[in-house]
Amino acid sequence: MASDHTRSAILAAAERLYADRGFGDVTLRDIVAEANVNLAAVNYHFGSKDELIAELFVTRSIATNRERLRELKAAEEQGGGRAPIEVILHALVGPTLRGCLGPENQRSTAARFMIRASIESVPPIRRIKNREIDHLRKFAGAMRRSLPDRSDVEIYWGLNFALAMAHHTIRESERLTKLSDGKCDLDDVEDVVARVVSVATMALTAGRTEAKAPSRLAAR
Amino acid sequence: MASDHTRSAILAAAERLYADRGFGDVTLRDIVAEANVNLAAVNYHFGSKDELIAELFVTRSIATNRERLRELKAAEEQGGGRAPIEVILHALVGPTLRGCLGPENQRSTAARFMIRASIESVPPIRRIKNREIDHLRKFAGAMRRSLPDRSDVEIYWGLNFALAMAHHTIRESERLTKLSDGKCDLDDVEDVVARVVSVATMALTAGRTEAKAPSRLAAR
DNA sequence: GATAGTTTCATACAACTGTTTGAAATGCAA
DNA sequence: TTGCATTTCAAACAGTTGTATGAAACTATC
Repeated sequence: MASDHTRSAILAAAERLYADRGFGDVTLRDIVAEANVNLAAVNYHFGSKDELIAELFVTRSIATNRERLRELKAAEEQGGGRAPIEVILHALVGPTLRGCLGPENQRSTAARFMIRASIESVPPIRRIKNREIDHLRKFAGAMRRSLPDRSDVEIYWGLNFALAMAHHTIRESERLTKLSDGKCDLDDVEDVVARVVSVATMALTAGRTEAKAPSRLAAR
Repeated sequence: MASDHTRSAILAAAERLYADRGFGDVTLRDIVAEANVNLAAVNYHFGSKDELIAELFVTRSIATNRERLRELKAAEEQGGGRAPIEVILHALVGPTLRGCLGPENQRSTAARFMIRASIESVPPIRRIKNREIDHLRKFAGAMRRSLPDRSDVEIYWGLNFALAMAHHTIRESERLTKLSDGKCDLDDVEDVVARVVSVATMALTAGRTEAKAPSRLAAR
C-alpha cells in the first residue's frame, strides 16, 4: 500500500489529459510525463491502460449513480413510496447535467472527463456502460409506480427520451451554442434540467393514444 | 480515371468492415484484404486513411441531408411556404431513423456504417459533423416560419431535443431493447419516427411559459 | 507497336504503441 | 544493520500502424 502517491498522480494526470485532449491522442507516455512518474508505473499500479481508463470512469459513474439514487430514494420516501414523475426525472437527469454543464471555467476536470467519455467511445468505457441497465431499471420501477396507468412501453420510451435529451445536450452543447448564436444558455444548468424534465414529463403523461396505432399519420 | 474498380472495391470493403467491427480495430490491411487489392492502393486512390473514412461519411451524409431537404421543401411548397411543424420534424428525423433502424437483417451496410459513425467518434468524421450547422439552420428557419409566435430559443431547444431523441435512440437501440425486454419495438421504424415527432412537437408547441423564469420549479 | 500515362504491386520504412524485464532504490520490520 | 517486500526506473521488446518507394504491369494513344 505504502504511499499511493504515484497511483493518484497517475489518475489525476490521466483524467486531466483525457478531459482536455480526448482518449484518441493521449498515450501512456503523455500521462506519465504529466504525472512525473515512470512509464512502467501505469502497468504496475493498474495492470493496463484500459484498466486505468476503466477505473477512472467507474469512479465517476458510481458517484453520479449514487447521487441519482439518493435523490430518487429521498423523493419516494417523502411521497410514501410514490414520487411525482417530474421529481423522478429530475433525479435521473439532474446529476449528470449538473456534473457536465455549467460555466466552462468552473467546470471540474471530472465533468470534462465525463463529457469526453460520452463523446468519444472507447472499449473499456463501453463495456462499463453496458452494465448500467440494472441501474436504469430502478428508475423504470419508480416511474411505473408514479404512473401506474401507463404501459411499460410508454415508460421505457419516456426514460429513453429523457436520457436522450440530457446526453445529447451534453454531447452537442458546443454545437447548440453555435447554432443558436448563444441564445440557448447552457450555463444555466437548472434551466436546462427544467427543460428536459418538462419535455420528458409531457412525453410520459400526454394522452398520446395515436402513436400506438396508425404509424404513418405524422407523415401525411 | 480508367476502371475505378479498385477504388469502389475499397470503399465497399471499408464500409462493410467499419460497419461490422467499428473504426477502432479495422486497419488498412484488413480493408485491402477484404477488397482484394494492394495495400498501397488506399493511399494511391484516397491519399490517406482519414480521407477514405471522410469520403465514406460524406457520401452517406449528403444522401441523408438531400433526403431531408427534399421532404422539407416538398412540405413547404405544398403549404405555401409554411409547413406544419410535425411535417418539418418528420423531414428532420425521418430519413436518419429510417436509414439506421429497422430489422437488422435487412439493414443496409450504409445504415450500419452510419450507426457506427454515430457511436464511435473518430477525428475525420467529427470534423465533417461540425460543418452540419448550416444544414440545421435551414430547418430552424422552416420551424420559425411554422411557429412564428415561438421565440428563437424555443425553436433551437426543440430542434436540439428532436435530434437528441432520434440520435440517442439509434445509438442506444440495443440497450433500449434489452432494458425493455423487447417491449420497445425498434424495428417498427415509422412508430419510432412518430414517437419522436410527437414528443418534439409537444416540446415546441406546449404553452410552456414556466421554463423561462423560475428554474428550480421542477425540482420542488 | 512504340510511347506516355496510369495503376498495381511487393516491400520497406519510420514511428509509435502498450507492455515487460530485471536491476536499482526505497521503505519497513526484526 | 540485516533482510524482505514494495516500488521505481531505464531500457528494451514485440507488435502494429499508416505511409512511401520504385519497379513492374497495364492501358490507351499516336
